[in-house]
Amino acid sequence: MVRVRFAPSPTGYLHVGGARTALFNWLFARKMGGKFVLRIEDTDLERSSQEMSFEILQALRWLRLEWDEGPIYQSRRLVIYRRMAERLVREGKAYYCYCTKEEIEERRRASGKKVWKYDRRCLHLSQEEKERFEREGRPRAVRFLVPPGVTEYQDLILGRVSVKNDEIEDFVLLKSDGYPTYHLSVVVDDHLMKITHVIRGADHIANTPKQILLYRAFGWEPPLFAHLPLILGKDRKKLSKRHGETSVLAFRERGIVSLAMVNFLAQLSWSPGEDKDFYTMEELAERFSLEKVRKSNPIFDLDKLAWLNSKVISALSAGDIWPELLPFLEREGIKEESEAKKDWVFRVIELIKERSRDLLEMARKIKRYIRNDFDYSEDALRKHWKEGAKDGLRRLRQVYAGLDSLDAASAEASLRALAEEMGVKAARLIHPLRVALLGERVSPPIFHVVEVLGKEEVLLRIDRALRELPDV
RNA sequence: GCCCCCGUCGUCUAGCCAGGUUAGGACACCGCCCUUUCAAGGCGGCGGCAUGGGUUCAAGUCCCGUCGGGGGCGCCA
Repeated sequence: MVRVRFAPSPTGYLHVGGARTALFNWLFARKMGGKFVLRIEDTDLERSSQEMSFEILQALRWLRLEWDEGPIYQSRRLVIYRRMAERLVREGKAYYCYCTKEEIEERRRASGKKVWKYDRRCLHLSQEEKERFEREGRPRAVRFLVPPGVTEYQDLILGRVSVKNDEIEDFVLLKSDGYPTYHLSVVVDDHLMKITHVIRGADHIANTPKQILLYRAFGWEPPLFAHLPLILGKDRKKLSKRHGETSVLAFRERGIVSLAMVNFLAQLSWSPGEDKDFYTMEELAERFSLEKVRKSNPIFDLDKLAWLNSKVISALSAGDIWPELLPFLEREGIKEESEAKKDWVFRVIELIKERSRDLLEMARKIKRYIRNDFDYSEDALRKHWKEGAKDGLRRLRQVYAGLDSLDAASAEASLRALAEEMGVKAARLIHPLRVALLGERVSPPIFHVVEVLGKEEVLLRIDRALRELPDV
């Protein structure tokens, strides 16, 4: 049984890199019929916060990456890590280190080297020295005794990775305050939670040999490892705050739909190798495989995300869009009205979705359909409110008022007939009508707009334009 | 500095593992078509195997060097 996990540390919001890691784990679990475990690595009490844990869960829910087990908080498992560290000390695979940060810094400086490995001073302490330190009540950390040799593993994405053990220093397992370091807690938990595949960012490559050594020291079988290429910013540096918004929830705020975000993330470093723009979550899971993950670092490109978003919005039904749209309707102050005439708003959504890049824009457009007190855009007036506009609109109003029913077909036929009668091109009537109905330079095909607004509302809006817009 | 990883259009990528294609698609950009506007759609254009060597009848694909990029080197995770 495949078991994978996503193990964020709640020291910040969920950024796009973390979200992609979570997504790939989720996809792999779904593909393999396995389990996806969520574990919160909050052992750094200084930097972790409850709010951030909550934020991360929110983000995962938005992306629909539901977890099968958890969230498991490491901060509640401290006794386990301590016991495990003690076990290694007892077995001579780890040792107490009484060096203070200052002493280490001092020796590092004295060595004159930029990089300095721990010198194992405390490994060679005499019995008397140890006893003295203990009597003095000096705080002690537990360091792992790195054995000689070479550590190799077969990365599911990168292939064989090999590191000489003498490149690795005796890293700390248990800090002197009794909290575990990442290496200890991650290995203990992954083993206890029976994780079979560790899928994480490439920034962990160098940690892997250390952790494998730990598995061996405990006598445990290590899981398989897969390291995902790091997502880079436009400057080709690891994506961070300096590249603008990288929090996934910030994209939700900007009107990106969840499915677009997922598809965008999924297709960074991975490709199903088909000519298809986007997939449902299920389709992604079906097609996913670690072998198809590329090794090189992709660059985060907002253009592609924006395009994908408009594609997804166009493809989704009004009903699918609705739940994600609600917060934006609320922002525009039209949530209640929209809910009251939901079916009608659905018709509007179907009309405008193909031209909406994001939900922000969509909500703004919907407002013009719901409310007829909009401002006429300067742009629209300049472009379409020209000579004869008012006169044409006046005559069009008469025609429309005389019609029994005003649907797209009759609206178009009667407008074209009127244009012919007046000896002008239909566009001379169409554009002023567009300005009158929505106050914007561009819109969906105007006769569809007429139909969805309905006769009464159309006449109302024409009257308003005749009343308020300047004579030309 | 040391260690590890990577290198196909500006960007995301297919092709590489099992050498033989005019190196394919998508985004962006630029034209044209369609058209009541804007999108969408259709057609076309621009643009790439980092580089040097080797193996081979044949190299984007295999090997080595160089260059370039990234990551790591914490009592952070």
